[in-house]
Amino acid sequence: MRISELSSVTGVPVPTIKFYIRQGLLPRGNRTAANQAQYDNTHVERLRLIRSLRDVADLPLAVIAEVVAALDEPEAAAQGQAVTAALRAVAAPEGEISESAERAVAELVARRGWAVEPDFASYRALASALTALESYWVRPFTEETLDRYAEVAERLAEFEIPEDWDPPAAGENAVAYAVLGTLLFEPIILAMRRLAHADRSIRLTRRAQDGSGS
Amino acid sequence: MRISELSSVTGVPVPTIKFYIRQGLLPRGNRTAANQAQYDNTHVERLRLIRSLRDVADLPLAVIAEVVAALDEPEAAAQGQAVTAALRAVAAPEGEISESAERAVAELVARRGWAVEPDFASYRALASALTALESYWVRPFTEETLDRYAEVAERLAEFEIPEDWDPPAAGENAVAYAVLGTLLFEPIILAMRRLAHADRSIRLTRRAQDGSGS
DNA sequence: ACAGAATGGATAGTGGCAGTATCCATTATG
DNA sequence: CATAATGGATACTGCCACTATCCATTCTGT
Repeated sequence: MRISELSSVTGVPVPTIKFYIRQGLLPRGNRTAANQAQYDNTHVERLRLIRSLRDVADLPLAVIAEVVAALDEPEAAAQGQAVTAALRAVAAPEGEISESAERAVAELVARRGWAVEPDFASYRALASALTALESYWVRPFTEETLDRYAEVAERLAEFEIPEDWDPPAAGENAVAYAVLGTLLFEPIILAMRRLAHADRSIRLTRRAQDGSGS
Repeated sequence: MRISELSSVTGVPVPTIKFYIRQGLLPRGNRTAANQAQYDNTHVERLRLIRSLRDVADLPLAVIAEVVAALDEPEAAAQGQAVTAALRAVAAPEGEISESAERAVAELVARRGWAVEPDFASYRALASALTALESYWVRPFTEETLDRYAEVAERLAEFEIPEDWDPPAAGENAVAYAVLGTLLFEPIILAMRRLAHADRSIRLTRRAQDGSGS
């Protein structure tokens, strides 16, 4: 397949495909002549991956570049770790971490018995999210609050990663799916939470009005 | 207080404060002379709100402008609706909505008995998140899957909006808190989910290795 | 009283990001 | 064999969120 077909199949404009190649997001086609190159299904899939990370997960191209670089690691060992590597790139620290947030996360992880190391990216992501919250949210959040969120997170993990889940050691597709599964469902979770918030506040408001109103 | 004090109190540079005023994010100070104006606590709080929406919720300034415009609505009735208005501005539709996603959301809302209208912003946000997922996630998601997410969302709403919650009709602060409460905790939920994912995949991988390995 | 800094306000410039546009020397195609 | 498409490189664009500069006041310290 040549570039125009790759473009029409994926819906990505030709100049953008060229741009992605320049940026190292997409491997070059297989050169057959000075101005001819063959693209195949791996290019189609890679392009879809790039677009979904960009459109749904809203990742900057630089981060997507790191993610696909992790997928391209040829080491078999690295393959097993590619999900982690990819998500490490996604969950950038992106800010300071306060003493108290650090401690809160450490204690939480200990309480829940989570098998994650403090140098894990999401670990620090959580700490920095808590740090940000501290400076903007005056009301303090307690251990109990954190535990409730943790319970919810555990429940999500429970049904999102089934019991018979296969560790993705089987190449790019499996890893890409694992990464996408984590990222693509985020907007859904957030949207549902907002809906549930809306429902509950409408419900409670009505009740308050029924109780006090005419 | 003058602009330099406002700046040092909030940590926002003076030129940026001026810029926010120009953009209509922050009201002008109270002019006392050709080149003197008084700023007060409302400016400090507004500035903090702007920064937290920008830093934590990652909203573009244009959307923040809509949010604070909703907060500034003087109508008493509008005040009660300001949370909704603010969140409407946040949850932009931002893309197509497929037939099937539309239907899935409608059915979900009906099943759960959620008191939200189809023209509610988060309603459409969910539909468009599902639409995006459809084009990137090959495996189909079932009603059952959606229900599980919905249960989690309900659980979140349950403890995030307490039983004795007061509908925020009491001015900017209450409304701002409601909006922030929805937005500021999102990174925490996502980070925890990633941690829980990591824990579970580590756990399941270990078990698989123990079962099959040496 | 007065020099130097700070202020409110306006206009212009910057840097990063994610593409688009143009150009060129080939190569493919009707 | 004329026209279109291709791979590749370089240059340009548009948007966003600031920064920088400028100017005519006004404040502040001595």
